[in-house]
Amino acid sequence: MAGQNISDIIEAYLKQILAEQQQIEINRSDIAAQFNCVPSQINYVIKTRFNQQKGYWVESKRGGGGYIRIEKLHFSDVNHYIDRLLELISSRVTEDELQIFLQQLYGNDMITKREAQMVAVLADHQTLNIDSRSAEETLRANLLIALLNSLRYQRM
Amino acid sequence: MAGQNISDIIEAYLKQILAEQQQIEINRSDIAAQFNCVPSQINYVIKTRFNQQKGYWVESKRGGGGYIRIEKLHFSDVNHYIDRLLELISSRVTEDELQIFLQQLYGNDMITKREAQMVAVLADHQTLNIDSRSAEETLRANLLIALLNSLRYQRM
DNA sequence: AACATTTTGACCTTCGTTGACCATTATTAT
DNA sequence: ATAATAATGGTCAACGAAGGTCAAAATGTT
Repeated sequence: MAGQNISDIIEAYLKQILAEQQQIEINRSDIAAQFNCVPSQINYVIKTRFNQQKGYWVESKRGGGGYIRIEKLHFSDVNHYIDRLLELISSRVTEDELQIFLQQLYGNDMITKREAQMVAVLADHQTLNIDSRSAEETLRANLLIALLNSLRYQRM
Repeated sequence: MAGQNISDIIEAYLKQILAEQQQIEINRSDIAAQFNCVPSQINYVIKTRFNQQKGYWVESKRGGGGYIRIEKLHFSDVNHYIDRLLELISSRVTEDELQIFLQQLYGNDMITKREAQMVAVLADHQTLNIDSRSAEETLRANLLIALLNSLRYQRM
């Protein structure tokens, strides 16, 4: 967090507010003007410092009265567990394998039974409807990985 | 719900009334005057915020004593509601369209916010990771349809 | 020098606002 | 009755106001 370049300064500024506020709504051009940079720099800062992987959720709206809203997500305490599960996922996942993972997650209170059934339906053979078995299983793996990563963070 | 622009304010005003009344009949020019905007802006608000996809039914009459009536649809029968949503799904669904459906489902207590976010992640561009845009949107439509059908047998 | 990060700006997409013009219904005058 | 007129709401296209994208240029790091 070396406050040398503008991006770092803007990042620090936003994080300072988020330390107290937990959600912030900004006007892109205003911030850009305030820090004497072009508007698209704000997008750069958000993309590199406030992405989902870093624990932030960003929404925006264009047009008159537009805004960019940054929300701080809270790191869930089950990340080690998620990491371990991710290591177990191969590049292809069958329906049976998915079932086992989902039961695992449900058994450990990481998802509800309803959520487990929901994902099972979304990722089943009929729903995906892909001719190539290999492609289907690869996609199912993607879905499972996405699910696990989404569980890393939770809104408060 | 950032109440910056007039459209948002008018939307909030109408929804506040609809929260208690379930049906509201307005005079276009009166509302326009009340919020200091041109009459056609009311049409814009209705078209973008009170359309059928968002669960509203709108009727109007021109001429002397004309009106615009906005009715909030309530769904006593879940299956009927799901059928109606299914009819609105085209064979291809974009991320934005999915977002609208999920908000709709969440707004009507059909799914939790967490489930909505979960599905959004599972069905996003990056997760599906399909080269053909058309195939991606078709698959997203399948996922949405599967979700809706799964809700038939799963109540919160 | 080679590579990575940051900064800029041209161009794009989406959303909101406005006003001119159109369509329908009710009321009034003939 | 019929025709004119007033009173509504509807449509649409243009414009302005945001934010988004992307690649080139500049700067920093190793």
